[in-house]
Amino acid sequence: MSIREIAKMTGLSTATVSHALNGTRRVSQKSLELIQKAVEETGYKPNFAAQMMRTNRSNIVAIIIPETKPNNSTNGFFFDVIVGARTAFQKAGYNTIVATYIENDEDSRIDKIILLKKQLVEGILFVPYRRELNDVADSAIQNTGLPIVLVDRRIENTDLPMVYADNADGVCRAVKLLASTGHKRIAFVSGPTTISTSYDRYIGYCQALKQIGHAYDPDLVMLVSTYTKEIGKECTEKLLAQGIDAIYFGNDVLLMGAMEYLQSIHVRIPEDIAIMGFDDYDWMGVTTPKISTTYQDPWHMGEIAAGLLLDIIQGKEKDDTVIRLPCELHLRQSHL
Amino acid sequence: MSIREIAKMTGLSTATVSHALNGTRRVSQKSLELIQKAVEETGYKPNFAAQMMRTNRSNIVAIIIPETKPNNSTNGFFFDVIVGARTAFQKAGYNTIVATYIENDEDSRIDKIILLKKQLVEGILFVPYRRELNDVADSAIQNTGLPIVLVDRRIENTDLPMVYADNADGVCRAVKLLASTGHKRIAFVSGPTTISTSYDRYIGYCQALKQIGHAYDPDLVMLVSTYTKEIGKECTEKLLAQGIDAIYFGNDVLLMGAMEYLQSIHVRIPEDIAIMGFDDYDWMGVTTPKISTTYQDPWHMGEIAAGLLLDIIQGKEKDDTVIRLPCELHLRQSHL
DNA sequence: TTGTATGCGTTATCAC
DNA sequence: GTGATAACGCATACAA
Repeated sequence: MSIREIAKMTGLSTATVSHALNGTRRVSQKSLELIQKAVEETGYKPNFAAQMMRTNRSNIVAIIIPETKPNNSTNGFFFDVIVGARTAFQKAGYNTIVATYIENDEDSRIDKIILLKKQLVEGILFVPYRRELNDVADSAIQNTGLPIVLVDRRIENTDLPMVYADNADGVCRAVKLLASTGHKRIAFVSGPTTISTSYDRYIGYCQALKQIGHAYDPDLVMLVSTYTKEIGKECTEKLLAQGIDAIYFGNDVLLMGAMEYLQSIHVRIPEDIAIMGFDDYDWMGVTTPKISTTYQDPWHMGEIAAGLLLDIIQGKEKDDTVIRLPCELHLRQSHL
Repeated sequence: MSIREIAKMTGLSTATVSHALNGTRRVSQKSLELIQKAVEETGYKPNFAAQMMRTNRSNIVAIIIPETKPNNSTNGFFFDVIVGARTAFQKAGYNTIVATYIENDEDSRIDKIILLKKQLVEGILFVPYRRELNDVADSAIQNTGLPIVLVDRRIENTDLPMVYADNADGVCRAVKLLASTGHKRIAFVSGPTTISTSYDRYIGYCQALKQIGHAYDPDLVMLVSTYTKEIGKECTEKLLAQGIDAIYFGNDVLLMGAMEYLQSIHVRIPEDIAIMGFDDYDWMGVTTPKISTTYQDPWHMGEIAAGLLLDIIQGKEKDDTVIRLPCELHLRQSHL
């Protein structure tokens, strides 16, 4: 069921049919109707592969994100990024392919993503793993030669365009707030500094300490690479021994573990230990007390990043644009 | 940078190069090395569109799911389904395209998903909207002529293959449990019966009542079509006037709204009102009290569905297979 | 307003 | 073990 058959059926040429279908040159009303009828009857669908080969365009972009274990809120965060991006792409007539890689898993390395190698996509939205340029990111970036926009997580020492939240400022303001409500020994529990978001949150914590005149105490800082409740509990256990009165959590699962633990040993929040987190999920309003956090908008981030990628694909924007989105403080009760 | 150039460089024919690259017929060691070197030097990548046109195969499948507002746990659920499916597809050498549609939004109807019309994908994993066969699903299903497997939500009166959780049984057992711990007036708050999962949960509730000899009271049932905390609160407010002592929630956001409200008016859980929910999220262990739920495994569901689709694509499985996955009860404190 | 003819890059058939 | 070449379905330059 090719364009040729439609041509034969209508007694027209393939050129006329093609033009009629794509609206790329004038076609008489009569021919148009003939063609439409034939298409209707045969259920003809243009062959995507042929079109793509001929035009060298696919109208497809890819978004590559890390995947975590099931039931992890990080997945929900990235889903919202995807949906925000996808919405923007669809408005521009682009389709989106979602690919995921497993953090820390060599077997799921980016360069295995076959589609990218095959010139199927016209551009890539990429959430990298490490802050430093490493081989995984390298291969994805250099082997494709495609327009790329980094999302959520930065890579240092590159000219790649990127869109990310101002994690440092968001945490800095939160920690200063904890200090302003009278807390003297503020601990920090978060992810590894190899990931830019975790790194920036750590930097924000340090900046805040400096600005409020607190000394930096390494015993109050725990940077872990696995986000489980159990780890959150263990960190909290150790920190309690340090005589702290507040903890800032750079990850919400660690925060959950801490809350569960504190509740189990009847340490009151925020009276005994104040708590703040990052990101904002519905459940943070259901706990006792409700949790105060630093918020970033994943949907918006995806949308902005998609727009930037589209602009770069279409040559409308420089390919080293950096967009830093502000964070908001969502204040409830746990920080008081 | 085509296969022809590699042929020219090596002094071989395109046939030999193609076969060497695909391992589809014996090639001398010498030629092989020559070709590998040329590929290395030129950075040659096979053209996906050309391959696809020639072979009529893309090794791509699509998964179509509904998207909800940002920060909704439903998104996290479907993400896990995606990841489970994607993992299975990747193992089989297939790539996955993720497409989303907005529930209730005419503008995002399935038939707008261009990729499906263009014979890009070889099969579709589909989470439909309504229980009844309607035009949206219709167009997606009938227009493509592709192998399709329904996931999570059923469509009635079709022979389509599907994979879904036994929502009815999961809820039935939960409600009977609530009765067994002494609750006499058990209310039910969930989604609209137009969606199969909500419908089945409702059926499960009704079955349980019958089995335990409770009368069905329409005043104790609230089926809403919007999942917000506010709605959850409103439902709870009305139900409290009915003198209930337990509520089963078919949706976790509604449950959150209820908990927030009950806490705010100092109604104790579970002493005054027992509560159970559906799905299991980490935060359900952090609230006071911890929440008991009916659990389904989204990752597993995606994996099973992907396997079924692959089997159907490869003709190894009948195209009307139905797989119903059991639910588990995750018991904590809110149901006591 | 329409038609003819070419080539995109690959695979696969047939012949050697 | 290898090569020449047709064909996949489309868009488009050129011609009428």
